Amino acid sequence: MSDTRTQALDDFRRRCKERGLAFTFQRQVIYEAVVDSREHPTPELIYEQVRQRIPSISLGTVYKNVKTFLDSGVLKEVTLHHGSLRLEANMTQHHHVVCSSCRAIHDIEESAVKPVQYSTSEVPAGFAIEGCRVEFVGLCQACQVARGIH
Amino acid sequence: MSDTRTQALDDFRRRCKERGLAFTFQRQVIYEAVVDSREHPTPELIYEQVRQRIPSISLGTVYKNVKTFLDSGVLKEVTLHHGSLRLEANMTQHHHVVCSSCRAIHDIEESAVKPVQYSTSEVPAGFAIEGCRVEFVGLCQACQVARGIH
DNA sequence: TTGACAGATGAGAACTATTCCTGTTTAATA
DNA sequence: TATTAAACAGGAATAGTTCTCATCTGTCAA
Repeated sequence: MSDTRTQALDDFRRRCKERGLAFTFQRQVIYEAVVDSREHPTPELIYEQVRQRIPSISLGTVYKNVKTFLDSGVLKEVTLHHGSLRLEANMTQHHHVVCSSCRAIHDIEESAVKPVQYSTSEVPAGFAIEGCRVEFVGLCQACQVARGIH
Repeated sequence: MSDTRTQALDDFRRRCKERGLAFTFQRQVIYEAVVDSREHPTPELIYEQVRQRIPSISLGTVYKNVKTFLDSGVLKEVTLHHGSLRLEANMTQHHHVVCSSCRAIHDIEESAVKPVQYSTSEVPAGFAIEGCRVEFVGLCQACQVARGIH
């Protein structure tokens, strides 16, 4: 086992402790499955991976621990929009403001955002970029009020 | 009925014709429900709206037409990531490259993207922006090959 | 106009992703 | 090592979405 892997694991163990989560073998293996995958896996994919090491694991356990990890900030969702399909009729290029609490989405005209500048050094070889979407994430006023921020 | 509404409808009728889609009352009402909503509605929400005008409509018809509209470019999805939960263990701030065909996701380090500059004029009043995610959308090499582009 | 037919609709079954429930097992801690 | 709260496996339940099929309707050529 590499040093970085050992370190990542210690890190994980420590973080479990910090957040009052029991450190179980299942959790360790689930966490490693996500870290080791470069593919931003789905729970189903994690389940497939983890089953190779723990054949008796249940899909429910994977879901439950993924949720626990998300709640406690050990893992992150790639997007706030997973779940149900959301549509728009505005076919012109534009951007979005998204409330991380209620998931409300508001349009921002393209002209309000300066063209994004980036270096292509990290873009995978051969990838043809066609566009760029900017998403501003935060809390809408109603959700701030609901949380007693204002 | 306002001029802009009449115009939007004509526009929609014309677009149906262009794409070889039959112009039905159900389609018109579904389309209007999306245009009229400022909320990037889900199919379920559209269904609720449409039922007020066409009580006999079925949810399946809403889903089918939404799909038809997406396929023919009359409507758009807010995100490429709806469907299944996707996870990441990289908790540092970073951005993503997404293939619009196979939905593969690749990380881009934050340092590779210059801070996004924007005017706050279109941000809803009271919205507290906490962060900004940039998503580069395009076709990965494999999907280009599969489509005979290279 | 009208008639033929491809395509659209409604109803409900089927499927996929996710959550919930229950009895059993295990990790934490004293 | 005994206690106990939390985690686990299995399976039932729910939500979101797609599929199937019988019926109906818009389109287009005559």
